[in-house]
Amino acid sequence: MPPSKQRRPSDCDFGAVFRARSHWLDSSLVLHTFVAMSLQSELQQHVAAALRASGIDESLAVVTPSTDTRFGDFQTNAAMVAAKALKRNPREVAALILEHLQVVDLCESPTVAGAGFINFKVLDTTLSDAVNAVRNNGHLGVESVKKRKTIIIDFSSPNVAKPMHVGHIRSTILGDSLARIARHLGHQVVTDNHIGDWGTQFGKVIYGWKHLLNRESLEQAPIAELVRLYREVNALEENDPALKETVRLELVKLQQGDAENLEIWKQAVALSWKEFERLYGLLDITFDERLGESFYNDALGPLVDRLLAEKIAQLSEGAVCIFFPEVPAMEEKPCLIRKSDGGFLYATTDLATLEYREQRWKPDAVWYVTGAPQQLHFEQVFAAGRKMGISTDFRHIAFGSILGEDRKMMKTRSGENVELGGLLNEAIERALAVVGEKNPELPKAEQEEIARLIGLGAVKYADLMQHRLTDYVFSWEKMLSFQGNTAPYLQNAYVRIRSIFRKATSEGMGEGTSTPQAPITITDPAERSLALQILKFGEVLHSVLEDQRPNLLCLYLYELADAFHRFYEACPILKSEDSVRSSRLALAGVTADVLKTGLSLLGIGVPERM
RNA sequence: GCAGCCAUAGCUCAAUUGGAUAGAGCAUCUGACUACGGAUCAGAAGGUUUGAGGUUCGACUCCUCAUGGCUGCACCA
Repeated sequence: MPPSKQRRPSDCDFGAVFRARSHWLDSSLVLHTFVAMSLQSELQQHVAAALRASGIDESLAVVTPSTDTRFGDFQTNAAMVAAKALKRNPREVAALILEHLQVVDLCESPTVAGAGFINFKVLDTTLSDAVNAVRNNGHLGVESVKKRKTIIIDFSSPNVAKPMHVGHIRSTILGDSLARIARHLGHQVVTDNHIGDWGTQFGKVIYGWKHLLNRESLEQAPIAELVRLYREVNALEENDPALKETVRLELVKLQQGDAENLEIWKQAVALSWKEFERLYGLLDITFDERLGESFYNDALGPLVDRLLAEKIAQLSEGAVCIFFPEVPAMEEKPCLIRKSDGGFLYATTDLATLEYREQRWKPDAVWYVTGAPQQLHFEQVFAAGRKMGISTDFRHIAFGSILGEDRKMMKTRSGENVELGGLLNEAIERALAVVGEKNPELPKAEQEEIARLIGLGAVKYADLMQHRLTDYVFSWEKMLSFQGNTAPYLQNAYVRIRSIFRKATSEGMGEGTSTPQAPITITDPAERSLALQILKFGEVLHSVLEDQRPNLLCLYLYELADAFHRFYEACPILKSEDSVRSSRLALAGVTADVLKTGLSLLGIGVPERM
């Protein structure tokens, strides 16, 4: 089996990455000062005013949650940053800022600590107001971006006539989550599944189809049969140069538009799509576009000719290349766009795709969610794009590999790629076993639905919760555990809150099942920390998008569930007096809403019971 | 050879413009408890952040060098 032909990207062009980064940081700054609803932003505005009054650059006004509860709720390090630029004593600068800082209506008197940290402890009333506002404003404190961008996200991209396997998981799950989050924040998102439907594998598939096809197998398990054909022809070719040539000619005929071969190709693509769609349906993932490589076939020749004519590309050793003498790291790494035999390459299609997208959507950004090994390829494509006069913010959203328990690339015992379908089924089966054991009295159908949510959620979450660039070790035991930072733990936190509401309803406390609208009053320390965590939701999604890192959202949700459980232990809800009970129920209700919304942005659903 | 990514507790991973005593989970050990779902919570223990320099009031974070692992590098995708 050849290595995965999955699509690719990279961060190796420092120039591009740096520009891209500043681009996004700029927009997030705009955003932070724009969001009036957030308590953190409100503090930030006051700090900005104080900096202005102190004659300090107000762009330094950054307020963050405190690193430790001992230091209060929020902090700004602006004094230390400013002191550095001004070559002054940080604590003196902090004192100067404090003289101009007007926050009495929000917090206790800010204090200067350590090297020049300014700490804020928010008043209980302020906190109560802020949480009530988040609960009431309909979007849980998440403000849309001020500057809406059109973002194309290219992800998943399996290869036709091959099964989707573990190598496709990360791209698929990561891309889908980023798309959901970007949309949630108000961006215009186009998801495009750039499938590999025109590879050289078709020479073998077509030859096999003509000579070795088993119709029955094809109907029962299309992709498996296609793979069998591919492998069998591959094996036959090994010691048979004549056959190898015959197979190559089948490919050439296809490329030249031979009717019979084209028909076989079409059927193979359609059969593959059917199976892909089944998996995407299971995963609850959809695409706006499914423009595979074949879609660009007709554009390749003219594109290469034009690039030659424009002197962007040149002939070299019989091939057409784009050189990058101006980029030292790529001086000797040309991008090939036409082989000496006239054939086109991976990069050719990518450039055609890039151009098509520019014309059709005029995107502000294009994100390629593909593995880290494809760095150089994308660096070349992006650089070529710039030579073509395209200034769009291209990003390679790279990620690491999935490793088996042996810390090597995850494979089956026989050394093959682990198929995605089987893996997802196993996740669901394993979850079903747990649900059946924990809650045997639930109806079978409900158990199965719950198992689906838990099993798929576990697989997705295990992938998303880690920094995307690090390789991660696949472990059923860990991802399906109900303890620790896992999807089941978060789903359980949600379920537990729903359980409280069911009980409240059944005991005539009349709170119903939707988020209660009673006023929330924060007094207890456990309520405080839960409330503060809820308020961070508005910030965290923007952070995720700045660096395309859903693991920050995972971390946030885990800490939210953790804060809820501590609140749950420390603060009786249903046993409390009326006003306290209604306040706590409402606080639990907002927590559930944030958990559900946050998980949905990771592509993970929540059951009502589990 | 050239280039990129990575290196943090026994294990799997975090660490918000460079910030305060580097945090979690698992595993280990102690506790709470006939419970609003214990599918929980509280606590203990566990670190020279691979190594050596440098910049800084301050470095896991930035720079240089070294070591180790992974990956890529002209006609595959």
